[in-house]
Amino acid sequence: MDLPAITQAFVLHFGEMGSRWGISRTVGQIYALLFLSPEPLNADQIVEKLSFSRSNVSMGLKELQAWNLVRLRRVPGDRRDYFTTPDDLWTIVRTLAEERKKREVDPTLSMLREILMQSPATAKERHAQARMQELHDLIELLSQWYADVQRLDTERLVQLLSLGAKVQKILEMKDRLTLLPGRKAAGKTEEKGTA
Amino acid sequence: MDLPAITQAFVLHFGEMGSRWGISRTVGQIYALLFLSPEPLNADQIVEKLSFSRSNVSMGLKELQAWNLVRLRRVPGDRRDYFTTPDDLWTIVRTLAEERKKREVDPTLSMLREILMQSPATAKERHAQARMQELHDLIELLSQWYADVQRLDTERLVQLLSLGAKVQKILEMKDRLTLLPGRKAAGKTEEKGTA
DNA sequence: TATATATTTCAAGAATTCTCGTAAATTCGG
DNA sequence: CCGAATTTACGAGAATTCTTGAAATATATA
Repeated sequence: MDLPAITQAFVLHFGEMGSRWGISRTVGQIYALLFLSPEPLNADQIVEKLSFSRSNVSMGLKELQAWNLVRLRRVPGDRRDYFTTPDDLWTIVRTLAEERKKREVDPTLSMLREILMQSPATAKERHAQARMQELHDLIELLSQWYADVQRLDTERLVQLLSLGAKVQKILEMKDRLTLLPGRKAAGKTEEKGTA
Repeated sequence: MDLPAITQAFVLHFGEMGSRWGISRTVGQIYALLFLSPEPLNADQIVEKLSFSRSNVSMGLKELQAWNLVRLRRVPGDRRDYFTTPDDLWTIVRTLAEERKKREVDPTLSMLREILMQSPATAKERHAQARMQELHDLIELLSQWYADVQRLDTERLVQLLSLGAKVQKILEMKDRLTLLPGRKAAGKTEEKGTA
């Protein structure tokens, strides 16, 4: 591997973190390299820079495509595939969130729905079932919130994130406003969600 | 394994999902079992219900403790350790978020800080460095938001989540309010530091 | 302190995942 | 269609992670 110092440090780190992120070292390093590269890279360039086998790189790129984390680019007059990551980091964050949700929570939500649907509800299973219902409702609340946020355009999203807990203040302000007599908006926020 | 039908389905699912969640099958199943159990269980009870080796269960419980996902309970007159998960699911969610952040993003944030600190900034490395700066800033924004939210009490948190994208409407309302002349409430929420 | 009980450590065998090299398949320009 | 360039599939060996049984350690109680 022959890379500029800071690039190399970054690439190696992504390789090491790979296992914690559910990807292999190869995939982690390939992604890091593409993320930093100013221009798209083809498989052979990646092989040369990272010293992985050609087939390993091929597999890695395939996995990154399955994650929607890289974009395929064709260069006119060149038959090779070139790969990049999106320039906009928010696109990356959204993709990452989407894919992780798909892999890590959706299957569990389905499982819970299925079990709760059948719901035999033996005396013995009463408690387990109630617990699953709670979990189901919580995941659904989070999923719904996630879907809403995913729909926001980036500008609003950043605005929201920057506010952080100060949103609380605004909610209080809103509560106060809705309590004012003569305001028709009143009462809307009172229904507590499941918890 | 001799468990009620729906309990078994749940436990097996958690075992399977384990690999996607970064834990082993054993750990996943132990957690699922504890989550559903109405009362605390000791290691031997877990061994009996899941048919894992005693030492495997011991390791699994140790890992769950490292994740802060289980609580140790001592029963008077009994020398064995009993384990439970918190009754309140929000506690679980908060712990999960905290631990995953600690393992999956904090190391990367540190790495980025360190690299950007030294900042050699060769012409060659200019682009890579800029990219890392972008990533660093984004992670920091998300972390700050996360810290703020983590600090909210559960009631407010649920309120916020339930609102979902409707927060956007409130932000717009706030924008309009702050633009009104002669309102002193206008700038008030801006100066409030992190709660 | 002795003893019985409970937990943890550790090395080894299983199982899974990773990585490579080769071979097969695909694609695209002629 | 042909042939060169490129990508993908596949089997084997390497590396990592999981799981176990046995031995070692710790702990409460008499």
